[in-house]
Amino acid sequence: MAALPKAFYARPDVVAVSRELLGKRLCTKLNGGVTKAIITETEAYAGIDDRASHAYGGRRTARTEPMYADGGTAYVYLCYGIHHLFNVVTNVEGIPHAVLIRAAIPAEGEMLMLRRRQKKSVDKALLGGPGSLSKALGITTRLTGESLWSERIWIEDTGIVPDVSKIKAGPRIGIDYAGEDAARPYRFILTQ
DNA sequence: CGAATGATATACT
DNA sequence: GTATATCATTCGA
Repeated sequence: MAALPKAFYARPDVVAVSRELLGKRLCTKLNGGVTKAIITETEAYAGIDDRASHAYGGRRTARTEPMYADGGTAYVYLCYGIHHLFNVVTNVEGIPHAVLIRAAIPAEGEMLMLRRRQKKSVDKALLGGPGSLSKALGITTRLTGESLWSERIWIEDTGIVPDVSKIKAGPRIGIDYAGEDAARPYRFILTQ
């Protein structure tokens, strides 16, 4: 495998990292099975300046602790009591920047994904949202704080650089409580 | 469109 | 230590 180097995540521009994660391959190896998926949608969370971030204003709690870690750490958070949301921590230690992975398309281990989601056929809904994506890949909060070159979870470089014209930017979703910051164009979508 | 669902944060005793 | 409000969503009417 060709896992992305730490230098990819450690850069200061979380928005650039988010954009460049599009087209990369998110891989997990859990319960003996390997699943891989091409990332198609991401959102940036710019730490203390961003009301939508859990770390807004420098808040630091047991839950958000992994966000303050070095770039290349996984931050998994349980939302609405049901959904596990997977984020990639960027920047250097002490700066709580992260990228939420919102959607992907299956690349390997489709059968395992279908079993985890209790579905029969591969369709858009299989990896169509942050909660669904995590469930299909078997990601849970126990992976929070794990580094992205571990045995259990990593992101590979596919060698493919998506055409810039296929990348769309837009406002983030589901964070209306964030006021003005909700409108920031921090969401990136890879169109097909 | 609206309910489900539980860990977490925050404000209390 | 205990209580209550809140939430980076999904699924089924």
